[in-house]
Amino acid sequence: MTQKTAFAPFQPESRTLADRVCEQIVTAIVKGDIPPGYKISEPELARTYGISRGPLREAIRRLEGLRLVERKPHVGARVVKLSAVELVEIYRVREALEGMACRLAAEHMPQDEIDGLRSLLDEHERNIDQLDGRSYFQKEGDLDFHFRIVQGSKNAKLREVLGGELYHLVRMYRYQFSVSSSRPKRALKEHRQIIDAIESRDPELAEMLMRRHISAARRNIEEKLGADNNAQGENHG
Amino acid sequence: MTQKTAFAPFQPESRTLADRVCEQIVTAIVKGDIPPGYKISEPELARTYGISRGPLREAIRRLEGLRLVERKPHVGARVVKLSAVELVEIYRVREALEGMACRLAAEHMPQDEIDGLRSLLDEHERNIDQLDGRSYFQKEGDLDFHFRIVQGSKNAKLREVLGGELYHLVRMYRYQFSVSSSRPKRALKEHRQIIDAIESRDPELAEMLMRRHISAARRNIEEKLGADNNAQGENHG
DNA sequence: AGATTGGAGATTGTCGACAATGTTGGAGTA
DNA sequence: TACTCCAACATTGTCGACAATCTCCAATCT
Repeated sequence: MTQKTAFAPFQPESRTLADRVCEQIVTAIVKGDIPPGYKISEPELARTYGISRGPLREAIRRLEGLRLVERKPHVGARVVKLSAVELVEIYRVREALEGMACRLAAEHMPQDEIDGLRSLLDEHERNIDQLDGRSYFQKEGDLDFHFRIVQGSKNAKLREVLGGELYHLVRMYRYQFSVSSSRPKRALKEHRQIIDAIESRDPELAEMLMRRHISAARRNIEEKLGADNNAQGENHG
Repeated sequence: MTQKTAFAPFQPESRTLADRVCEQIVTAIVKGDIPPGYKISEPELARTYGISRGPLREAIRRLEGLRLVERKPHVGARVVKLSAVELVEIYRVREALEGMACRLAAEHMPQDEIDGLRSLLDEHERNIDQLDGRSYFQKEGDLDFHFRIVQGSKNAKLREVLGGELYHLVRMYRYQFSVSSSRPKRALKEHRQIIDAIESRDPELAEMLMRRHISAARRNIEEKLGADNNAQGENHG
């Protein structure tokens, strides 16, 4: 049994109300229970979760930091609206960051973590064969692989930045746009190449392969959603 | 007259108390008025800034998102303690992110912004010649250059991540460790090479030069502070 | 009829007080 | 003397109420 997700942004037992409710709201937003663009009413949410407005406001402040809501003074907070260009932007950031993570993982990742990653890929392969793929990759499986490499880089800042704000957004897009790797077998093959490069302790190659992998996913999305690069100056309002 | 800093994480007129105080505290922490490791007492800070604990707590929540304080439930928040390994980690993240930013800037940066950047560099050169350099670079000048390139990338996510949490920490380190580029003339030359590559619309070269530039700065820091890569598992407690 | 301005309602921002948890110091015992 | 336990204190977490601001609708004027 693998842990539910390799990256746990919150402590197992969130002691304070604000933290616990924040986690609940994050899940609600990511899964779409609170739809994008939704105007967050503090009294309403407070009633929903059975807490006062004080902790709720702190939770909202944290959501703002996670880039899941946008807040305007004296007006209120809205759930971020997903846009194709923003998704593409995120993939560019991931390409840079995870490329570096992969390079560092090739230098620092312990052998036992590499072994664990290999067995994770075996499990992925079984899932693909069994239930026609897709489902596992579409949800948390793929991100699990990526985040384990980030952990293998042994760079806390990388882990913070990627786990802190980017991955929640990526998960949100996956749930709601149903953007999948579209060819799980191909993705799995690339994953194996990447872990090979890491095990060979070849930082250059590892970084290049990861960047290609993410770049391919980005182009796939651009193609599907038609997010041209010239559609830059969009603002969600 | 150039604007004080090219990157303005806060609105010119922060409407709400929590935002305004947050900005003040950020400055205080960055400049060292509130020292690293300092235990933040909510009543004390509330009295200092003349506000209630409610908005102050929200400000602290935001500081937590900016990675300037670390919070433990039912214990309190402490200002982050600076460590050499963390600084090196940040430079690795910058290398990845700003390398990508530079690549994208070579594709998207408008000519007028390039011109503005050139005149900024001219101004830097004058400052170096006049007052023996250092001072301007040590403070905001260098970051100004870097952040303008990030803006030139026309990628909002890059701007968010770099401006949101990394640059505050970089500024903090500069103020308190007095880590400067140590050779302003050399740095200026590299800056000119970078802007040349951008104007030539050569993404590959632009990214490579920026990565080298930041990587050199990182090695310079490693050398100075003796932060070996083997000192990985440090925790600030 | 359309635009503008004023006010009523609702929402967000702020405050002070109470409850729950952590910490610290001292007294007592092995 | 050193360790343990307990109690008082201080700090953080939570709540409800009040004030400031924005939004929306309607009445009025052009």
